[in-house]
Amino acid sequence: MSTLSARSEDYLKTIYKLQSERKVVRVKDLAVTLGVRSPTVVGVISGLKDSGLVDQEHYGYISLTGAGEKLARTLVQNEELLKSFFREILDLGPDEAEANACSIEHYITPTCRERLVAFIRFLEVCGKGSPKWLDHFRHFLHTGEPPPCDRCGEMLPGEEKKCTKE
Amino acid sequence: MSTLSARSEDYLKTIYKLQSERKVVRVKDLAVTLGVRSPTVVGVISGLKDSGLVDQEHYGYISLTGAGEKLARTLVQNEELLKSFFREILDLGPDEAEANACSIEHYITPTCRERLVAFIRFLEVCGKGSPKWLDHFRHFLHTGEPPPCDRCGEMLPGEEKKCTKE
DNA sequence: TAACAAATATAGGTGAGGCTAACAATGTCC
DNA sequence: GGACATTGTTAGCCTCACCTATATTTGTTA
Repeated sequence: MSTLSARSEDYLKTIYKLQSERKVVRVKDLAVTLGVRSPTVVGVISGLKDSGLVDQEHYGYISLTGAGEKLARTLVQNEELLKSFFREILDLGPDEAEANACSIEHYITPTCRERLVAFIRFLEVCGKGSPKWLDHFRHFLHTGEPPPCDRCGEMLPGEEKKCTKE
Repeated sequence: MSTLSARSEDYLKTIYKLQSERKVVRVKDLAVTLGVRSPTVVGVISGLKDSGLVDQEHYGYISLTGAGEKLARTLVQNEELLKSFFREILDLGPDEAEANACSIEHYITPTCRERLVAFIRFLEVCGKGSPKWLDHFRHFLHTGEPPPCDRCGEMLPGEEKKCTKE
């Protein structure tokens, strides 16, 4: 399986997403979603058909093959993980988180992705809510004020209660 | 100034970096560094000359114009900031950190970059060394063990001393 | 069912960024 | 200073992902 271009992966992911919304996927849907013209979609889809990732009859609907769906699922999962990072840690809005996730997904190394995923997992194992340090980061992000505690184990006045945990 | 392609930005950054190593920059240097053939470099450089970002005499050395250097400096600074994030927070090796920084630099939104920068700054204002939570993350990253404290304010046995700070 | 609207496909073009092969300029060394 | 290696340029070709204009097919509806 020759390696797919970033753009082809975008097409694949979009088909997957539209399909999982129980919608039938047409050329026009992809064109609208991806912001391109129909002939562009036809061209890219033609390549994906040749790669055995997409099925489409002449003038018919577009669907993923087994292989296509498997690959698309992986891609969408990766994108979701990145999106979580951008939303939950960097506090970006949903749309911006998605946009960033979608575009950088193609360019980061596997290790880098693993690390970002680990970061999100770390958040989860830190407890149900967000850990204190993340609250402090958010506060710093939006106000510019430094976090209430200075160095490990050193509390600022009146922070004994708040600063007991990472 | 029409917006530069990601690839052109790579060329610009590479010229800047080679130039700041006090090296004279030749077509061949760029070709080797960027992993392409000379005619490709000539083609891209030709575009950068048209944009007024690069100077080069026929069969001569390549250098940045004032505008080119200004732009390149910004690009390299952004890349450095991202690299810091990948190295210091995600604990990637220098080369992988650089590779990721270099490629995603073109694709993240300005806000996203600001947030990543803020994250690094947050680390700095947290104190001279790395904050406890980052140590905990690294430990989690490399061992899979959850952090020693569970929820804000709740210590695990024997963790009263270690877990007093984020 | 014929006509028309909407969707898809084809033909052909563009620009970016690659390539090879061939040619031109430069530099080095005897 | 001539020969040869190195480097830069040109010419010409490729692929990808876009475009417009036009043709074809399908769906709807009078």
